[in-house]
Amino acid sequence: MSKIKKLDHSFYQRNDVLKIAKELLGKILITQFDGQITSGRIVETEAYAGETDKASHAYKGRRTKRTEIMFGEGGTAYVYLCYGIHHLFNVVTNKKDIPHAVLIRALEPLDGIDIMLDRTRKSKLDFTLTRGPGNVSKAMGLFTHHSGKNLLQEEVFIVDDGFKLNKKQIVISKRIGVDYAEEDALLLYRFGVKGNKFVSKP
DNA sequence: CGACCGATCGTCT
DNA sequence: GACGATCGGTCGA
Repeated sequence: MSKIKKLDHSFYQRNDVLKIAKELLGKILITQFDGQITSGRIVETEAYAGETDKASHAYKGRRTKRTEIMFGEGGTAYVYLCYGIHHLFNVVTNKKDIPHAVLIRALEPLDGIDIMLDRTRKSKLDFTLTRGPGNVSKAMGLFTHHSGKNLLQEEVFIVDDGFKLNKKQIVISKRIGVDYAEEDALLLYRFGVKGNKFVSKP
């Protein structure tokens, strides 16, 4: 049995958002509130490189009430509503005033699968439960009111249980749904676990 | 204050 | 492959 440890500032506040996005693969995202515990292993992520990234909400340093969260210290949650329907969960990284973030796009469910099925109104476990960022947030019970939450606390956090992936198990590609970002839409900022059923297709 | 649109998903053809 | 759902964020007037 490997030792389980919660990721902390020394993980989140590093300067390299691509490295963090890659290293988040294989880690376990846990939520516990309302007496319900759910967890899943992260199998797909995307990096958003802040002020210089046309796909990022913080491009050109745009600060608003919503994006302000990304300008805070690494190690907090950034959750926002997309298309008026889907809540998307991101991990803020880097130091204060550097608005980097990693979008969690897919999980492999571990604990509390019955709770996830209940939240998503599904009857059985299949790859649609936690594939895609909207589904991940729904299954984990994450909403916009969790935005700004500190990931070092007990409600929403990520742990390393010693699970390891080697380079050959990681696929790198361009991000999904960011065609409006022109040349930045081509950046290879998306990371997935090769062959995992919960990773989006393209 | 009004208009436009998005880091998506599920359903239909 | 195409499209509708659905609403807060953002920006311009």
